[in-house]
Order: sequence, then C-alpha cells, then structure tokens
Amino acid sequence: MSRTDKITNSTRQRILAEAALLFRRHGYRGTSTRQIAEAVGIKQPSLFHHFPNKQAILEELLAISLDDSLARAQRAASASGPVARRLYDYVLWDLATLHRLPFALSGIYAHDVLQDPALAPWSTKLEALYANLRSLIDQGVRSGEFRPMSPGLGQAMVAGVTLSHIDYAAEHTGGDPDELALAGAAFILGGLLRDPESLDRLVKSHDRPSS
Amino acid sequence: MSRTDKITNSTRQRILAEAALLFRRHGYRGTSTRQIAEAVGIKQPSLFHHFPNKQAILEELLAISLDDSLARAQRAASASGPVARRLYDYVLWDLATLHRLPFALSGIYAHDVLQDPALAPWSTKLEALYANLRSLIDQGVRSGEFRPMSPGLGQAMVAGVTLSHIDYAAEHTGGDPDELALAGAAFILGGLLRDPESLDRLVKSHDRPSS
DNA sequence: GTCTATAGTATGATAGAC
DNA sequence: GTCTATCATACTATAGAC
Repeated sequence: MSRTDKITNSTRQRILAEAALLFRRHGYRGTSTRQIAEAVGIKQPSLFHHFPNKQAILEELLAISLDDSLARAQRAASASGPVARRLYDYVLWDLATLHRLPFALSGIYAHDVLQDPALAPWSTKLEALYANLRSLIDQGVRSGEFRPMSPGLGQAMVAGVTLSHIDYAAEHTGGDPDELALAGAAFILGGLLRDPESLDRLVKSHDRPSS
Repeated sequence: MSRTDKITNSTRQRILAEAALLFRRHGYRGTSTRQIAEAVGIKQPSLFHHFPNKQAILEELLAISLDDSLARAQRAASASGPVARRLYDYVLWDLATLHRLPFALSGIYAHDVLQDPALAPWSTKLEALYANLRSLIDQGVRSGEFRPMSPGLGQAMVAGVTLSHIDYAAEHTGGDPDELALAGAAFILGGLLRDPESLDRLVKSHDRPSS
C-alpha cells in the first residue's frame, strides 16, 4: 500500500471505476482498452500513460478487493471461540465491505481470468482465502456446529454466495450495505448450521461490524 | 431436440466436451478455436465442418444445460403445495442433473458472455429461469415459510450456490451426484427457511429424484 | 472429413507531436 | 496528459485441394 492516492478523483481513478464496471459486464477479455478509454472520455493510447498495460488495471482492482479479505479470513480461521461466530462475523464484514466498494467489482474472481499464469500471485491469494474458509468449515463440522459436509464443497458454496452478492450489488445500487450483508450472512450460516436456532443468537448478539 | 445424435461419440461430441472444459477453465473468450481443435486432435479449420462458427458450439452447450432447468423451474413456480417442498425438489433435481452432465459445463452462465447481443435468446431464457426462482422465493416469504428477504437477492444467492456446484463438479470428479445435490439443496433451504426444522422433514420425506 | 493457405478484423501497445 | 498514426499480433472464418 505504498501509493499516494489520497482523494485523487483523477483520471486514474475514473479508469479503475469504468474498467471495473466493464469487466463485470463483459468480462476482462471481453472488454477492450478502447471501450475503457471511451467510457472515461479519452482516447485509447492515453490509458497507457496511467497504467503500463491492461493487466495492471485488473491487478489494482484485485488488490483492492482481495488483500483485506484474505487478512480477515486468516484471522478468523486461526482465532479461538465458536466457529459459527467467527465465520458469521467474517462474512458479515466481507459482504458489508464489498457492498461499500466504489467499484462494481467482479468478473474478476472469475476463474478463467485468474487462470492466466501472469496472474498467478493473485490466484495464489484467492486460493489462500479459500483455504481459510475450508479450515473454518472443517472446524465447524468437527465441533458439531455445522452439518457434516465436505469442506471443499462448503467453501465453494460460501464463495458462490459471496460472488452472487457482488453481482447483485452491481445491478441494484442504493441498497443498504449492512442490510444486504446481514441477509447474506444469515443465508450462509443458515445453510451451514446444524442447529439453526443458534443463528438467532448470532444475529442478535452482533454489534455493527467494525470497518 | 430435433437432432439425430443417438450415441454418436463422434468428433462433434468430442468438440463439445473439449470446448466445455476449456470454456470453464479459460472462459469463452479466453478459449480460441485453435485450442479447441488441438484438444480434439484436429486442425483449427476442421472445426468449421462440424459447427458453423464458434458461437454455435457455445449455444449447443447452453441448450443442453438450460432448457430442462427452465421447464422444471416453471413447473415448480406454478405448482401448488408448500413452496419449500417445490423449491427443494427443483434444486435437488437441478444439481443432481448438473452433476451427471458429461460436460464440465460453466463459464457459460457467466454474465459477460451472455451479455453479447448475439446470445440474447439465451440471456432471455436464463432470465426467465431466474424469474421463476424469484417467484418461488417471493411465494415462500409471503407464506412465512422463508425468512423475509428481497426475492432478487434470494434468487441471486440460490443461483450463486448452483454455480458453485458447477465449478466444484468440474474440479472434483467422481463424487456421488445425489450426495452432492443433497448437500446443495440442504444448504439452500437452510439458508432460506424461517423454521429450519422443516428442513429435516423435507430431507427425510424425499424419494430419489426422478430423472 | 481433414488439410494448407490465407483473408479480414480487432486487439494491446508504441512512437512521437503538441 | 492527451492526441494521431501505426505496428505487431492473434483471432475467427473462408477457399479450395486431397
């Protein structure tokens, strides 16, 4: 995070915003640098004054959306206490953060793009995030808090719900981030918990997520 | 369904299978016709003897995966009886079918591809499928079976879980389709139901899904 | 039904003036 | 920091021989 972009609502930021929107709509590969430039209101070669290449735009968006999530997931997986509580708090924070992003992120976690060897470091980070989720689910299954299930499948489904929120957010602006996050976290925990009454306890005892 | 491909394990079928695999891995746009041809073991122009163009390959895969699901969702949404039962049975059938497909489908529902105007008919079909899911969720919320939630968000999350199964299936072959479908249906219903004890009843009273 | 050769197009990126 | 002009490349698809 050694950058100097305090509140630079500059061309650079507008490129990121428009690119994120287009990447979500048409995918990374389905979006041309000409389209991004047109959306920003400049000509295509001018993009390359702000970013060395198209991939650098994608990588900056990945950094925005992945780094914090991975750190939080790591802490959640290695902390102590009831797993349901830790996973619930993590999901709640993740979704609320996601719904507050200034960028319509997505089309970015799509496996196809991260499969590119040039993006291997990001693929590794996403895999690390997923490994923490698998660990959490495994802990919950072993402790009896969650229904028996393959941690891999559980992780995939949790990630699937998260991705669905990214898409939903992009097409339904104006929703309350916390409300959406609560709905998502309740759905996920409801899907995992063996004794779903404990969900009520989770919801009721939760203070607002700290940024 | 006016085709004549009984058990033609022909070049045509192998093109479909390899294309499906590559589309999932690298996306539709990230997969070149040369890659498909190479995977099949022929040269690139030979593809065009079997399909008029690249898009036709995608469309055939879409037909395989979408037509039946839409029909089933339509019936589920307009039938009578408890919503939870109808949605549970639909999801169970959908996931079990999906896990039995000979093709590693996906990368296909990705919004970015369907956004192409040339694929508008398929985009319409997917939207119709989603509208039926929204209707089911809305019915469930109104009847009190499901927790209060926006039908749009609920539909998105259900679809997200389904997509996660497609991905999971592609990377973990050999799992029991029915078992995976049960886990997915339980997750979804657990996420939706207000009174999750009724989930036990759904699971226990269910006979095996008819093909 | 498959091949070689190639047309036609769109793309990401660079050079250099202003 | 943006522009015009352009290069090099990769792609989908066609033509026509075998």
